[in-house]
Amino acid sequence: TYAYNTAISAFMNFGMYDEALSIYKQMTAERVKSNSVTFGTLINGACKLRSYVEAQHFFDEMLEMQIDVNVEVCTSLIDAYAKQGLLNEAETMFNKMKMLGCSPNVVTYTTMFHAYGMQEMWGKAYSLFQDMEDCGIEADTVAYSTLMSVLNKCGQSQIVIDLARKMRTKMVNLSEPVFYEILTACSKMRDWDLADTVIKEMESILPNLSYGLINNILRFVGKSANVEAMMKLFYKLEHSSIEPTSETYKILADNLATIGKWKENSEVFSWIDDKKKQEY
RNA sequence: ACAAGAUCACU
Repeated sequence: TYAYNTAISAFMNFGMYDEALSIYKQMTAERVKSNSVTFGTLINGACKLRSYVEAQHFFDEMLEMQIDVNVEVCTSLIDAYAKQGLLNEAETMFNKMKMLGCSPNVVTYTTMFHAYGMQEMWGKAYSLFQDMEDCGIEADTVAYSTLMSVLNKCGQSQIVIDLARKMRTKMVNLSEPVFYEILTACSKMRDWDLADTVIKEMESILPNLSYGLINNILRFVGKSANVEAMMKLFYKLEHSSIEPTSETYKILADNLATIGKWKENSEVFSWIDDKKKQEY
């Protein structure tokens, strides 16, 4: 069994689904017992390759053979349903998993928030979040960022700000995506004072920031007539070890131009020139 | 021996 599982997993890691499947067929032909690791590998692999029908098929087979299912497999399947837009199936799975002897954990709940978000159902997501807390499951930073992203998307930025306060009292780490969502909320609520405070707080994770997200933050902080906050943030970034991209400079220059700060604008262009010279 | 979730970028 170990040997077969290893082989199946190796093929799955290379995205070679057909080969993995034929190993599995050989396994059953030779009457080697498959276990939950075998099916876990097959189902997770199929989900990653977006072969959702196959994943479902393995799951049914797993139930028929009365092999124990685990939380990871259930969560994987819920995510697979959600990504196909099959919210009802996802909900059914979520309810059914308790009957199968595994209870949803924080990852499962997060997957459900995301599922509701895809259908713009922020109310469902938010009330599920409250259910989760009632069950004594603590939200982590991914759970918060997921829920916040749903709420921002549905125009509920005030709740995002409330959640941010809650994260602080519960001492949950504020990760980069969480900062992004909080700042998005500030910008939608036009709460520049709060945005300023949040940007100061971001200093603690500054060395770990990626410019993909930073560029977006600079873009909307600057766009909302808060160019000063944008520049302040940029200066702080300069002192950290991360390299701005050319997109970063473009955003700065554009935002400065919109409010007529031509002097600063041309300064940004001179930075770009300096940078080019350094490269030679 | 296998494992599940968010934001951004790339495609």
